[in-house]
Amino acid sequence: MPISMKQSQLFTKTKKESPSDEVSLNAELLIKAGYIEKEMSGVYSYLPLGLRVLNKIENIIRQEMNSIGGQEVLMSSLQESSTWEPTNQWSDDQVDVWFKTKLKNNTELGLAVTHEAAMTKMLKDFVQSYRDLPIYVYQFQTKFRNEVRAKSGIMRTREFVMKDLYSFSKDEAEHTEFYEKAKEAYKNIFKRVGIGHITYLTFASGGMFSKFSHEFQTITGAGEDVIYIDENKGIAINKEVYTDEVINDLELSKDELVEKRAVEVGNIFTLATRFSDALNLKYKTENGDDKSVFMGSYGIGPGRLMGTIVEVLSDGKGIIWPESIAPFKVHLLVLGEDDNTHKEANDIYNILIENNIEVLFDDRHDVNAGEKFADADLIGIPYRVVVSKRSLSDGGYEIKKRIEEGGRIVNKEDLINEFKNV
RNA sequence: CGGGGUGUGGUGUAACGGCUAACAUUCCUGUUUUGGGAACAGGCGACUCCGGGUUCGAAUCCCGGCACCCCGACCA
Repeated sequence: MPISMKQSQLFTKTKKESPSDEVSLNAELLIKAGYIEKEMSGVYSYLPLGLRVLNKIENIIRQEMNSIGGQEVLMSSLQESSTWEPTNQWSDDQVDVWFKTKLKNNTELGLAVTHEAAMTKMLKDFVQSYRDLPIYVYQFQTKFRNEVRAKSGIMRTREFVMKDLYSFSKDEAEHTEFYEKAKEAYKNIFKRVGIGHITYLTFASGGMFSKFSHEFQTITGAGEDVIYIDENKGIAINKEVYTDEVINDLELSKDELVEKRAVEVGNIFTLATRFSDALNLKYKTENGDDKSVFMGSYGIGPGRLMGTIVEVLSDGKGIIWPESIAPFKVHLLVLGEDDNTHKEANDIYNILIENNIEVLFDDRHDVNAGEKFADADLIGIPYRVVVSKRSLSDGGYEIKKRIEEGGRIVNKEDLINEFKNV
C-alpha cells in the first residue's frame, strides 16, 4: 500500500448529496466520501480509499490468524458439484443461495458459497497420519450468495470477501483448545479495529454437532439480530436460542440481560466430523486405526466489518475512522493559492513520508477552505493538519483530531514527534 | 418469496393530461476570492427505466416487464 497520495490525483470525488437509492448510513457515507461504488443491489466495488481500509482490516485479521497458527491459502470461486454432493448440499432445496453456472459442455458449476467441503476435499491430499495434524488453513476469498434480499448497504451483499479459517484436529480435545484460542484472536480483532467495547461473544444455535456456535455481535440499530446481553460478564445470547434452559446453562439471570439489536461480525463453530465423515477425510492414529478429522470453522467478513464500523463511528459530518484502519493517518490540507504556503505544505508532505507516516495531501488548487474541511470531515482521517498563511504566521501548522473540535498550532519538529509517538 | 414505496441530465430534486421538461449541484470557460461546501458571467449535459395502450396531446393515466429502497420471511 502506498504510504501517501495527493488528493489532486485521486480519481474519486466526494458528493454533496446523499444517494437516493441508499438508506443505510454505511452506504450513504461510504458512497458520498468515495470509498465504494454500487454496481447493483448487494454488489459493491471498493475504490482506492475503500480498498485501503479493507486491506487494513484484512491485515489485522491476517496477523491474528497467523498468530494462532493459521496458514493462508486462496481457493477457487468456481466449484464442482461433486464437492457438494457428499454432504447433500448441491441441491437448491438444501442450499437456496446458490449461484450456479455451466461449462461449455454443460457441466454444472457453483460459485462458492463457502468452502468447508472444498477445503476438506483439498486436505485429503495432504492428511494421512496423526503426525499431520492439527492443521489450520484460512483465506480471504470471494463468496457468492444469491440472497433474496440484499440490504443495509455493504452489510448484507450477494458477493463479498470472507476470511474463512478451517481447523483440522485429531480429536475434540485438540479442537477445543484451538477453538478457545480462536475466540481470543477474534476478540483481539474487534478490539483492534475499534469496536471491541461494543462487540459481544454471543451464544447462538450450534447446529447438529455442538450445543452452541459463537457469534461476535456488535451493538448497532442497523443490525439484523436481537441479542440479550449480560454487560458484566461481557457475553450475550442470540434471540434464536434465548430460552430458560439456555439461560440456566450459561448461568445467567434473566434480570441481568438487556435486549439489543446487533450485527453479526464474526462467527465460529464446531463442525465436528460432519464434513470429514462425508468426504472421507481420515487419518491413521498411533495405533493404526482410521479416525475422522475433527473440524471447526471460523468466519469474518471484512466488508461487513467495515460497514459496521461506519455505522457505529460517525457524526453528522462524516466518518470517524479508528486509526488502525483509517485509509491514512494524516490528512494534510493546504489552504490558499499562495506559493510559499504550498511550498511549506509540500515540505511537510515529504517530511511525513520520510518519517513513514501515511498521509493524504489535499493539494488541490481552487478549492475553498470550507470545501476542504468538509471533505476532510466526511472522509474521516484521524488527524488533520492544515498549512495556510494564517497557520504559518501563527508559527507553524494546525493539527486537529477528527474527534475533537479545536486544533492547535505546532512547529515542524513537534508535528513529526506528534505522529511518531502515537 | 409476501407486502409497501420509488424510477426525470453525472448527482439531488421540481413540473395541473397542454408552451422549448424547470431548479440546484457537478463539470467546462473567464473574472474575482481563499479558515467551514465563496461570488459573478457564460456554457455543456435528458429519447423523463423499457415495451405496449388510452388521448388531439403522456414525465404525468392504464397494462406488462425491469431496476432500486424499506418491512417481514429466509440466512446453507
